[in-house]
Amino acid sequence: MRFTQLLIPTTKETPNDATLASHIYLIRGGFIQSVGGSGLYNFLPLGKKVLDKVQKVVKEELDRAGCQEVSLSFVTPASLWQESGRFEKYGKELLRFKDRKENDFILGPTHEEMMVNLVRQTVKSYKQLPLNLYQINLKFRDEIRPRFGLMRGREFLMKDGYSFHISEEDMKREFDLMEETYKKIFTRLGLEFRVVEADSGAIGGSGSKEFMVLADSGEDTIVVCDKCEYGANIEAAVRQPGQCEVAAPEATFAKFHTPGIKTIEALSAFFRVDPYYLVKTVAKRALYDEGKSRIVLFALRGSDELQEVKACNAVDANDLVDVSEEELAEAGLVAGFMGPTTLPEGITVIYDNELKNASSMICGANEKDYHLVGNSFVGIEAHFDDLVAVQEGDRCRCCGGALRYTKGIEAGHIFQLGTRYSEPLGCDFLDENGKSVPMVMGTYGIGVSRLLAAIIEQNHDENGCIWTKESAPFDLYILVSNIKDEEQLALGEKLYAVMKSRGIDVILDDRKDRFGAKMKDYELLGIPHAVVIGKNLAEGKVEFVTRRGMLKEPVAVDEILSVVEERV
RNA sequence: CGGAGUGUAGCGCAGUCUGGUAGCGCACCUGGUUUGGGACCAGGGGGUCGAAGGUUCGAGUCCUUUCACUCCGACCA
Repeated sequence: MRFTQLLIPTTKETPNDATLASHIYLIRGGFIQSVGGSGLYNFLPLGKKVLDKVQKVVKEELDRAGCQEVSLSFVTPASLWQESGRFEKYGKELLRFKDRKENDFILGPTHEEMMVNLVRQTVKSYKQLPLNLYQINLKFRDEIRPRFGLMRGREFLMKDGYSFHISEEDMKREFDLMEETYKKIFTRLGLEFRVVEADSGAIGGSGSKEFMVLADSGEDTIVVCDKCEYGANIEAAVRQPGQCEVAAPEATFAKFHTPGIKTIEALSAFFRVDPYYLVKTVAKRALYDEGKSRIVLFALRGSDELQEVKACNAVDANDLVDVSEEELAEAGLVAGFMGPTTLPEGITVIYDNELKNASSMICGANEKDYHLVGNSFVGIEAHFDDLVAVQEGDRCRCCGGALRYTKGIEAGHIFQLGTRYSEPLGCDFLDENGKSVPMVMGTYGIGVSRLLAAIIEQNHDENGCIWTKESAPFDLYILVSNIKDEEQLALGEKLYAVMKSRGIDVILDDRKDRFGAKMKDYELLGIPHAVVIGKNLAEGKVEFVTRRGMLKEPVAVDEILSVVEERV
């Protein structure tokens, strides 16, 4: 393609709302165009080309793994979602609307219901299983706060796959196959990533893993081990139980006057006791369907922090919100002096696992200005669950190594769904005995448009994009320094024709602009390699440029073709 | 939804306090010069000043209402 014939509206100026490298360069390079802000983007020719290339890698690897591509309707009748119960449950991110006949519809944010519907209508026998169907299609989620360009748009391109099996074991086999397939995809795209344990979130299901592209600008915090392969999203990370070198305080059970001592720090100082031996009691309002809610207390060691996602899962709530002091008072609780024992009527408490069999603990007395010392939780009957947020420096449960935080961009997520959708939606098959059983499912997603952003986040410098081999919009950029110089132009045209005939996807910068302007655009666009035809043509030489590191090597004209073929 | 802010040419902004001809830079068009790191000269095109209502002889500017977007916090591929 010739630059002069392509729509590549590059700009010098940065849009004022863009802060992330990927956002800035995708806009400045004319890859995408914002549509009135608010997380909607048009893909211009170059952006569309990159999108197609990324999509091609995804498709090739999935097809190789035996998956089949389909395309589901984007506008979805609400009835399916009412059947699964998610029409109400999904919340405001689900865009709902009515057609002219006043029927409810949604724009698909994910397609479990649709795919299950497709399969339940067409698959009846164990002989037709297993099956892995996927699509690469638009999704719409009315995000609370879209931002960072393609990183968190409202409309985005996603690959979503769903597998159907006769048994748990077969689903796990497919889950492992998908993990391997995803690794191949991200590796081919040239990404540095990590597979981590994850929370299953709104999709539901048991085992789930996320594919995190490592980048400081990532929105997710992931916990990784220094020594072993362990990695997990902070929402799901586990550790070896905490320990304390200081001996437990010796005290028999008693009520203690602690005027105005409301925080863990103050309490620790007051009793001269390590926070490890204090009980931190966090109150949250748990929200459920149909506007129901209740106040729940979460008890953990004073040295630990509550992980909200874990807490939310522990009480099976849709969401947790903070509780005001007034609401606490109404429920008979006193902020600053709450404790898991001696509770008023109707308040539930969840204990962190690490409080199991703890003794010599100090907690709030649920009475203003009083704490209880010498509490023992040995052998108590209570709801215990994992509630702690893993901190940097905690010990790895697998190998004892030190855990630390890093940032990642969630580019893929795979779930072991089980029968969470197949059962309510009646997606059954007849087994060998003629018995009707629900299919066991897995689901697998990749944020395809987000990948463009992720690639740039990991591959850029201060002048622009550096596309990886499999994602680049072109393989080679031929830059004619001065098109008025007939010799330069002629060579450019000749190389362009030859490269094209050799199957190299090449763009010829045949614009009238000066060298500097063209070079700046080359760097901004981030094509992996360039051939610069300019001044040193007088000595029979051109330059071979490598975008990463901006390495420039003089090459004799008659050798350039072989250099390109070898290195591009 | 809570807090902060912005809407003026395709993009980035000034003008609003103190009402009186709609401006600047980039981009774009024409002609000419220039050609190894975002050139220069001359000429030119492009505006419901977010929307509605009001005050006024006169509103981008003052008043009221409203909409949209951006930034900081809870969601997700």
